[in-house]
Amino acid sequence: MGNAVIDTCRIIHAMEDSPGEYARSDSNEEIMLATYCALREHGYADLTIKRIAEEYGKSTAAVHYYYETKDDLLVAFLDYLLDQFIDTVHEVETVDPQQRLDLLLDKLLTDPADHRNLLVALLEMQSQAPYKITFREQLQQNDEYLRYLLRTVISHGIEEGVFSDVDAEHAAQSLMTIVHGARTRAVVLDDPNALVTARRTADDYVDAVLQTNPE
Amino acid sequence: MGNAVIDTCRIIHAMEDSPGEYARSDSNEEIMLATYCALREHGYADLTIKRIAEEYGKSTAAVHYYYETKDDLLVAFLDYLLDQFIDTVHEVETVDPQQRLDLLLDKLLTDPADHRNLLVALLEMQSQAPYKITFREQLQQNDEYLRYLLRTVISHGIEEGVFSDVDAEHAAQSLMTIVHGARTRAVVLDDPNALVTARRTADDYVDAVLQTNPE
DNA sequence: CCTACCGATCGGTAGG
DNA sequence: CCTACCGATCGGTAGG
Repeated sequence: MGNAVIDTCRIIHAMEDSPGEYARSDSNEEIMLATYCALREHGYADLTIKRIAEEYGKSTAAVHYYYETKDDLLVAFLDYLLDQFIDTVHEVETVDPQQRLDLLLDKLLTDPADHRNLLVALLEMQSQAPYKITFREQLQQNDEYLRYLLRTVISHGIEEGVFSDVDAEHAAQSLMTIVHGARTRAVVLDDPNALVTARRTADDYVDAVLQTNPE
Repeated sequence: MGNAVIDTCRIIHAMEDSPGEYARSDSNEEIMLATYCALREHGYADLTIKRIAEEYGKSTAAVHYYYETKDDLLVAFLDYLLDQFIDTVHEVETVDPQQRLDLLLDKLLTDPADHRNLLVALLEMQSQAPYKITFREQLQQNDEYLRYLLRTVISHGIEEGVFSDVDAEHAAQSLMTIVHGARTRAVVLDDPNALVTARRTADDYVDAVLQTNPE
C-alpha cells in the first residue's frame, strides 16, 4: 500500500515532467504536487520543507524562494487540495433535481481516481484546523460551498414537487455529515468500502426523507 | 477558546492533585492526563515529550521512566482516550430497543462535559492512523465495538417487531458514518451545532428507515 | 525519578 | 535558484 502511494506520486511527476509545453512559472504547480506527495507519504506531523524539496527535486532554499514560510506554502496547498474536490463536483452539469442530487452524491462519495490519496491528504490538513485559523476558515468555506450546492438542488426539487417540503438546509447538512463521516471512516479505518456504504446511506436518506412517494 | 481549553486542563489537574487518596502508582493516569492536555493545546504535530512533561510537572526523563518511547506512550494514550468514549456509552443500561438506540445515539452525538476537547484529541490521533498500524488497529477495534452495540440493539428491535426488517449491519454502519461525520465537522469547522444537527439526522434515519409505521 | 548531555533534524537565511 | 550555515529543538540516554 505504501508502494502504491509512492507509485502514484511517481506517475504524477512523470506526467508533469513531460514535454515542456507551458512556461516555467508553473513551478508553483510543481511545488503543490510535491507537497501533496510528501504529505501523503509522511503525514502532516512529519511533513518538512526538506521532504517537500526532495519531491520537488530541488533544494529547500528553492522552496523558500516561492513561499516565504512553511505556513504560506501550506495555506496555498490547502486551497489547491480543496480545489481538486470542487473540480470533481463541477463535472456535474445536469439540472434535473433528482438526477443532479444523485450525481453530486456520486462525486462526493465515490469517483476516485486518486480519491483515496486525496482523502488522506485532506485528513492530514483537517487535523490542523483547531490550531490554524486560516486552515479552519478555508475548510469552512469549502463546506459552505458544497452545502450550498446541495441546498440549492434540494430546493429546486421541492419547487418542482419531486422532493417533499423539508428543511433544505437541514437536509444538506445531513448529507454533508454523511460525506464527512464516510471520508473519515474510509481513511482512518482503511476501509474503501466505507464510501460505498455511505453512498447507500445517502440514498436511504434521500429516498426516505426527500423523495415524495407517488402513490 | 484557547483559554477555555487551558482552564479545562487546569481544572482536571486540580481535581487530581487533591487529597492523596490512592497510591502514587497512578502516575500513569497522571501522564495520560498530561498527554491529553498537551495534545489538546498543541495538536499532534507539535506534541513533544517536553510539553507532556511540563503538563505532568516533572522532567522529560520522568516520562521516559514510565514509557520507553514516545510511541509506547501514544499507543497507551489512544487506548485511554477511546476508553473515555466507551465509558460514556456504557452508561446506557436500558434494554428496550427503541429507547436504548435513542440513548446510545445521545451518548455518541451529544453528552459533552469535556466532549469537545475529547473530540479534538480524537481527531489528532486519527490523523496518524494512515501511518501507524497500531493506531489504525485500535481505532478499527473501537469502531467495530460501537457498531456491534448498534447492530445488536437494531437486531433486537427487529425481532421484537418495533423495527422494520432491514439489514442491521448496514443500518449500524450508516449510524456510525453519521457519528464520525458529526465529530469531524464539529471539530474541523468549529461548529458545536454539528453534533445537534447530526443527532437530528440520526433520528431522521431511524424514523424513516428503521421505524415500523403502525397504521 | 533529576541533571546534563548526545546526535539528528528542524525552519529559515546569507551570499552569491 | 544553490551551498553553507544559523540557533532552536527534537527523542532519547548516561549516571546518579
